[in-house]
Amino acid sequence: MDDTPSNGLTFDLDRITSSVSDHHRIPPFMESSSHEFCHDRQINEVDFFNDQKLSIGSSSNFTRHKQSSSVNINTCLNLVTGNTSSDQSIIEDGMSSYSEEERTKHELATVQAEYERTSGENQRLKEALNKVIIDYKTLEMHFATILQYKREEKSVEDRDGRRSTMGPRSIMDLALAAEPNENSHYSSEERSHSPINKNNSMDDNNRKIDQSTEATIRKARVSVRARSEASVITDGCQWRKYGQKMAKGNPCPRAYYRCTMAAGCPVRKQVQRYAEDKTIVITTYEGNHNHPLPPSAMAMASTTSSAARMLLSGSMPSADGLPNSNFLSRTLLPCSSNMATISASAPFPTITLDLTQTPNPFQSPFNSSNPNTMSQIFGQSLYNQSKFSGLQMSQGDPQARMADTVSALRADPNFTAALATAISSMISGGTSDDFHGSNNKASNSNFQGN
DNA sequence: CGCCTTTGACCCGCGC
DNA sequence: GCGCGGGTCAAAGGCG
Repeated sequence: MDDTPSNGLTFDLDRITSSVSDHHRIPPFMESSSHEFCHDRQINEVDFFNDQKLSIGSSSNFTRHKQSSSVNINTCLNLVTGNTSSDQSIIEDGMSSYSEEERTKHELATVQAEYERTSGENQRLKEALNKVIIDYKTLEMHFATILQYKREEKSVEDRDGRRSTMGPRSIMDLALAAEPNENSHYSSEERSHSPINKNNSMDDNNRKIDQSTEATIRKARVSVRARSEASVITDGCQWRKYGQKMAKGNPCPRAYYRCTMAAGCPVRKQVQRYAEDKTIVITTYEGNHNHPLPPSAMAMASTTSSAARMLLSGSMPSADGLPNSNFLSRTLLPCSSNMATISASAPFPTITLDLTQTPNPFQSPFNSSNPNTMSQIFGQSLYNQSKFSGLQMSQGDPQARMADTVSALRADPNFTAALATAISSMISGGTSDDFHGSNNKASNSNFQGN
């Protein structure tokens, strides 16, 4: 934060003082630096009235004394004021010049006081505005979370009522359906014609709206692009590879992973190298974890979860049923829209976080060495994000900063949403080497929200 | 032995 | 209806 007010209420001291000097012909030593003059004004006044008390023993005092003296004895200032001839009653002698200068000083003091008062008020208004913005975004996040919880509860109730008639695959489908962006095996049309939905056909308009929107947002995905020499990005979760396919238009195969941290966890991810730059790994996450996550996985999980929630909540207000990318850009990606993209096109709404672009100009302590884990990377992201959002972080110890970032992640869902912004504002090549030395078999870890 | 990866087969949606 | 492509399954084999 600089001292210059920036929200409309600005005060150009240079212009003010130069204007004053133009009209009152302030001596050159006063014009040389208007700010210096303002800052030294009090001292000069004190020197002026305590002239006799000054000691000439020190050169600095002596210099000041000389300056004060020059102010005192300069009777040839020839000050030109706005006074007209009607003001000729004022005696045009040294005292008159002195009065004019004193008046100028007084005006400057008044202006300075006004400037300081306005700056303070401006600062208070900025703080109030920031608080309102933060509160607004927090409420936005809470609203999206509540909507998701309501859908989850509804899905769980449906599942509990029908489990006895389901085969294993159906159970998996329902587990996927526990999340609003899930259910990968049946199209919305099939679901609408299934016995389940026939038995539960609603005459409730809200329900219909909910179903129509669900159809478009069911498969929300979060895609992360990062540079890495390794085939996958470690994120703290355990994954099991269950398939691999050659994708069209890409010589590199696409690998399919399933979360194995808990039975029935619906989270899946796809890993594929970017065709045009094979140093870039594209990891796409789908679904939310239905089990506790280790701390090392929390950062990525919270991030992608928040991104997905924002993606889903961004879908809600859209009249055409498509995700409202403008809403998302405003809320989730306020300062890095060029690095995070949202695709509202079929088949699934996808938010892409690009970690491969220009390194962040901010150099936090985390940058002193290459981050080796996703937690570090995201801790760095959070640290950088905190600079954007003005959040308070611990100073000094990087470990303390990391603790702060983790605490913030856990405590504030809005903060995790904002993390998506930070992700895209930093990291270049930071994800490589993440797996070197780690379990080369089952530790393919990425992140996903729960 | 348990868990993993590999890989061909299969299912499904979509476009023509 | 057919072919294509994406996604998943499951048997086979490897590894600790």
